[in-house]
Formats: sequence, structure tokens, C-alpha cells
Amino acid sequence: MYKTGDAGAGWREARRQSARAAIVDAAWAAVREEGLAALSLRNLARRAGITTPTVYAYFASKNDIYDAMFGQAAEEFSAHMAAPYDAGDPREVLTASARRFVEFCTSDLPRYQLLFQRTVPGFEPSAESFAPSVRALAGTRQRLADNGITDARCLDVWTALLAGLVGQQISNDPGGDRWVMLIDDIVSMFLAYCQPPRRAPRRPSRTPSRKQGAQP
Amino acid sequence: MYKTGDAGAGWREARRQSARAAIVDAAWAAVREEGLAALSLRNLARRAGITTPTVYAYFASKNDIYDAMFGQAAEEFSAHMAAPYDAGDPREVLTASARRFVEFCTSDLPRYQLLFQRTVPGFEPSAESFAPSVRALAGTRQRLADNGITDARCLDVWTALLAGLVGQQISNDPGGDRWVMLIDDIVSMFLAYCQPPRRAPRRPSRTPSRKQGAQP
DNA sequence: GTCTATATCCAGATAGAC
DNA sequence: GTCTATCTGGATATAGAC
Repeated sequence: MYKTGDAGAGWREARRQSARAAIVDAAWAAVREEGLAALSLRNLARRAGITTPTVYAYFASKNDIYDAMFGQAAEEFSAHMAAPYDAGDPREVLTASARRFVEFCTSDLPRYQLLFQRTVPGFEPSAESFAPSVRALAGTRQRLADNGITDARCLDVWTALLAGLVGQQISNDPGGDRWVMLIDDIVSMFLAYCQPPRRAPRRPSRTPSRKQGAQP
Repeated sequence: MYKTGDAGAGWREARRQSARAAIVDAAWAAVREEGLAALSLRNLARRAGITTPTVYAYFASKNDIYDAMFGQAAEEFSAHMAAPYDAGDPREVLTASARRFVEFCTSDLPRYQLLFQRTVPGFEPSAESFAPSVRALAGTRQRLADNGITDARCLDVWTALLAGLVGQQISNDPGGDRWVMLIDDIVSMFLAYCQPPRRAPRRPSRTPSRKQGAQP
């Protein structure tokens, strides 16, 4: 998006990025008070201590601001999910990742709406801003694989489970933990159904031609 | 909301309700083309063949129109879910209800958003408009009870499952069936985890007070 | 009840001086 | 880059004639 080849004037570019960041911060503050779709450039500019036209010196349009917000949120999401898990057991890691996901979504409603619901009228994130989300999904895939689950359908079931958990929590018990406290149960339910049967220790047992057995 | 005691002028009230219905129909047509939050009274009036001020002869405000839409959608939802199930097996009924729910949600996006997401800025449905949804939830509770499931936590798991299914289907594969086709698996997974162990057949075992027939 | 006309407000975006 | 001033357009809602 921004030129990096202009070696001599790097500091200028840095200042510009800093100003952009300040505007995006003001935008987040605005949507947290007024709602995601209610973002107005006037309000945003007032919060940032500048005037409306100045915003256009840094962003081409309102949707361009949404895109910057989306990119930042996606980066946060990726980092939040990819941070080291201290648990060693793959199942505990999976459970912890579910907790992290729910915590991430419920802790910042406009961020959740921007990232996961498509509630802003004419806005579509650019591929660039979307990239971190793709990385995060790859992490999910890996954590499932670590539990012996590689079937694409099981991945879809898993994402549906988490999406539903978050959606219900936010819609029907905002600020509470009515669905959050179901995480352990839901992981158990999911693994009981999707995880290939454990091999009995010390017994090779050679279950043949389980097509599902392609898992590492 | 509307008076029914005025016996002599019932036809007048009927005409009024008919005119209201026409406006609400035009509103649905509008939101299906422009999006739920983008509903404008100008557009709505033009579609209904009237002018903007005339709308205010039938509705007190824009949110009043949303409320009428919500009430109608909730009525449709309740009727859709409560219609007779030809399957006799409680499990098949439960599965069919899940299909109906997903079909209802995915077949009309603005209706889904209005009913289940709270995406319209200042709008909250009135208790009156909300009532049919409560009835529908009672039906869900009954169908789960018919499968031996009465635990409140299991009900929450069930609603989360369906909500997630619908959400993922709409967000990530609109118009497709990537998550829809997981319904059978999800019911199996859910029942395997939440349903109490089956009693052996041919043993009367006297399960008392089956109340399945309560649905109209 | 329905219209024309209008009030009031706010939106996103731009022109041009400095 | 930042401002003042303004353009253009659309929103909800109301006044008042008929």
C-alpha cells in the first residue's frame, strides 16, 4: 500500500503512518461509543483533533478507514490466537484456543462485528487486510490436526461450534458467561464425535482401511 | 396495538390494517434489495405508491415499521417451526426442525438479520412483536424433551449449534450447502453427547408423560 | 388521508487559500 | 498538510392545504 523503496525519506513515511494510526485509534474509540455502522468522519475527525478534510489526506474514503481497522483487527486476531500455548496436550491446546477465540470476540463487540459479521453496508476488506485471518485459520487447522482431526467437514463443524457459541453469548447474554462456560463440554462433544478412536496403548491393533485414518 | 373494541367501525380498521400490510410488504421488498439497515422512508413510500408523509399516517416512526416487520417475521418463524412434522421418531422430528430452522434463516437474509442479529441501530422489538419467538423456543424445548433432553445446558448447546451452522453458512458459503449438509452429523454429535443412554427396546419401561402432541 | 412544500439535520467528499 | 467554506445529496419528520 505504501512505498518502502523511497529510502531517503523513511522518516516522512513513518510520520505518515503514525498519523494514520492515530486516526484509526480515534475511529475505534468512535465505533465503541456510537456503534460500528454509525461511524462518521465528522465525529472521527473531532476525536482525532483534526478536521474532516484532513482525514482525506490519509485515507481515500470512509471504507478505506474501515479497511485499515479491519487489517489491524485481523492482525490482533492472528497474534491473539497464535501466541504460545503453555499446555502440552493437544486437547488442552485446542480447548485453550477455543477460550481465546471466545474471549477475543466477546471482549470487543465492534471489532467482532467488523471482523466476523459483515454488517457495514458497502464494505469489503481488501485481500491484504484479510491475510492475517487466513493465517489464523491455518493455525486452527493445525491444532485440529494435532488432535487427529483432518477431515474438512470436521473443521467446518468446529468453526460452526465456535461461531455459534460466540453468537449466542453476545446476543443472549452479553457480558455474562452462560455459553462461555459450555466450552469444555463442547470440546468434549466435538472430540468424541470427530476424533478417531484412540489406539489402545501397547496394542498395535491394526484397524484396516479406515478411510478416516489418514490423520497423522 | 390496534383497537378491537370499536365494534361498529371494524371495516375501517380492516382497511387500515390492509394499508399497513401493504407498506410493510413494500418495506420487505426494499430491504431485500438495499439491505436491512439501508431502509429509507423515501424508497419505501415510492415502492408502496404513496408519499413519505402518508407513511406517518400509519406508522409513528421508522422503528415502528421495523417493529411491524419484526412481528410479522416472528409470526412466520413460529408458524414455520410449529407446522406438523410427519416424522414420528422424536429424533427425526428434531432433525427436521433443525433443517427447517436453517432453511428459514438462509432463505431470507434480511429477515434473519432482523430477527436474530440485532443489526439495526436504535431498534428494539416490542414485547408484543417478540412473543411468537418465545413460543418457538418453547417448541424447541419440547422437541428436545421428547428426545430425553431437559438439561438447560444442553438446550444452550443446541441453540449454539444451530446458530453457528446458520452463521457460517450465510457468512462463508451464501447460497451453498457446505454447512447445511452437516446437519445430520451435528444432530448425531449432539445426541450422542447429550442424550441419556437408551433403554433396551421391547421392554415397556414405562416412560411417562410424553407430551409431544402439544404442538398445534 | 393524502398530498405539496419545507424544516432541520447530517452525511461524504471537494475547492482552494495558506 | 491543514484549514475554512461549501457542494451535493439524502435522511426523518412536520405544516398545512385540500
